[in-house]
Amino acid sequence: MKPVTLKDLAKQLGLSVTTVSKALKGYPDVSEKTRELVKSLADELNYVPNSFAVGLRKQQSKTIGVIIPAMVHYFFSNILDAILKEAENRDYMVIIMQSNEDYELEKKQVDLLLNKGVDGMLISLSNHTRDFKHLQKIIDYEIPLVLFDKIAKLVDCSKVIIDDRKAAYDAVSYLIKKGYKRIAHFRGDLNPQNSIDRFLGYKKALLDHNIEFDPSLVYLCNSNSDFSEGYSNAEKLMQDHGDNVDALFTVNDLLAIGAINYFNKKNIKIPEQIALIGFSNWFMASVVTPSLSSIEQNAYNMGTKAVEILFNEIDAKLNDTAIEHQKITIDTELVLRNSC
Amino acid sequence: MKPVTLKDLAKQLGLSVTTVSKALKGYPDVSEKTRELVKSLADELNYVPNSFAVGLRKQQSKTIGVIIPAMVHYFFSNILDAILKEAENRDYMVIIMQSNEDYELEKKQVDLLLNKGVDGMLISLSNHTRDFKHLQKIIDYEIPLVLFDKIAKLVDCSKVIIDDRKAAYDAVSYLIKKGYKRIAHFRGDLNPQNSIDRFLGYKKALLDHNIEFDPSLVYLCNSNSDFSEGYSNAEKLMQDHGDNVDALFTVNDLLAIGAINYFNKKNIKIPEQIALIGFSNWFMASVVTPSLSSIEQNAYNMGTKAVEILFNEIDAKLNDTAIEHQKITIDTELVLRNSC
DNA sequence: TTGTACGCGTTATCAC
DNA sequence: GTGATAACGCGTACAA
Repeated sequence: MKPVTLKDLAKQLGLSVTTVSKALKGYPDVSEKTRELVKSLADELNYVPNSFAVGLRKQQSKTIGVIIPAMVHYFFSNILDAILKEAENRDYMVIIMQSNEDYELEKKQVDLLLNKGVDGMLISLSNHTRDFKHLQKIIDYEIPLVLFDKIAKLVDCSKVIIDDRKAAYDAVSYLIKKGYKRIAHFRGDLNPQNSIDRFLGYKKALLDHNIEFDPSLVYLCNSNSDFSEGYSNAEKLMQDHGDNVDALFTVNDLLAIGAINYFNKKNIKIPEQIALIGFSNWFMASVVTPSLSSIEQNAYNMGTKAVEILFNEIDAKLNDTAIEHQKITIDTELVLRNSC
Repeated sequence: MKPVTLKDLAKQLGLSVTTVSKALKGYPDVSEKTRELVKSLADELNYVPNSFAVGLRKQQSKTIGVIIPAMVHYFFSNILDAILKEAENRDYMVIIMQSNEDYELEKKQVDLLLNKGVDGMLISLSNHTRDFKHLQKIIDYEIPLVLFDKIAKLVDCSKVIIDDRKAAYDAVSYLIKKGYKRIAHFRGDLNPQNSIDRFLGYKKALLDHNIEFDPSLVYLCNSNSDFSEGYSNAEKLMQDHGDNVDALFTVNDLLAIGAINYFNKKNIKIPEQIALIGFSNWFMASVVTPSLSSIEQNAYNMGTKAVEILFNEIDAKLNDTAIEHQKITIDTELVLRNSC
């Protein structure tokens, strides 16, 4: 079965393609009667405009592209959820690609999306992206672009982020105020700005409260399996510092949960012997025992905001109106549970 | 900046559009020299064929559509992961939509994808889908379709599923062999086939092992927050049966984890006083305390298989070769941990 | 009020 | 070996 075209309708009604087209679009210069006739037949035959033809003609696709580092990830799937829902509301379709933290792949995907004629792009950069020519290309083609979470400061486009440094600062300050003094940190990979900022927030909180920063309390975590790295680093932490550590702030929840598992196994009491705060507030944090305090990143809000800005820029481009790029910071909050 | 077209290249080289097109496609009937010339300029100017035009011409989009009930879901995000990776390998793009368990939305999304000219579709039906005209429409349009996980038996297309009944049967049989006799079940919504089959597997395992089926041990769970429903039903279960229940099989992991939280709180020992087995083997199951035994659904395999079949059917259609629809059952396995 | 003609960018066919 | 022409389906300026 082939889709019905304007030509089919025209032939059946003994009209020209033009008239049929105009009738369907509600142009004023076509008689009431003809319009009704055309519309009812189109309805009956289930006519829908061919999107290739429309795209070719109008140079727009009613489609946006999204690139994220990984799909199986509570944070990103929540962001996608928001993006899909908002796009749905606007009758837009969404092409999703995962870069897999691979810069070359990310670059290729940008080209594919560009070529596909998407009306806009939402990108969260891979941890290994250090060159931004591919993003510049998007901008050169005048395709609206919004970066979120993992952004590039130097690229001239709208951005939606959280204040990682402040969030970490708040978490660690909270621990300090509760009386903890020897606070360890499981930090993330050295490259991405997020983990740098969270580390800096940790450090600054210590200094601001007159607690000496002890580098030996900081453990670098850059494997791909956070959970087991959390577990093993907790073990190391105990070997290295034993009783001389009373709290732990981790760059993400999985590391904390790995650590919790180790502490539970060794009967190290949480939070009496060691308190924990994670980062991201994955659903999991609320169901482990003891439940894990963490920083809520409001992924859904971030997704909503990012796609909202994108659509604004797409609309602006259609109307040929100028628009300022925005840089939005989504609020985070420290969610307290039983681990501290 | 506008994308470079064949016409641009032709003009710059003083050739016809036709020749340029042929040169780029490596047709034999164009001189070596011309070919090189064209290719190098195309390279230099970053020419890429306009996908609308190609789509219009060839009636194919190098794009597939996927509809799932929900994005924020360990099972589905793993399936998507597999689909995206396989599509990537084949240079296909993926449009993802979530039906949100809403039949009307699902129907609309099918139309959108059809209209978009996707080359194939992968769909996991919403729990409320009972009418399959929208799927028939896909088939009438001769667009390859593969249903996965939540399928419709009567629709004539390829399908990829697990054997829910057998998986549940195995889990409950295992409990019985370990000596448990009073086994409760938190069952899922009444409509979707999956939860029906899991319930039937549970029931059959009991009967086959000469254990009387006690309906009062079955609790219906159909709210949207499995975790808290697991918690509250565990409470009810204890009130109703107290010591006269020794195991619990749940239709999904979150219900079990909710129950675990209740049992932990009340100091009810797992598995001494009550053993548990969940379903789906979400990552979470491995990190809760005690860790939860569960049934691994091999979502990634399911996604890979589904997309593989889809591409086979797409290829077959392109080559105009006939193809048999397949019905594949993905193996499940009982993953044992500390909860039983 | 209706229809003709052209162009969007590509590709297949056929003529030179 | 090269190029003119038509066609994919739609939308619009213009003519009738």
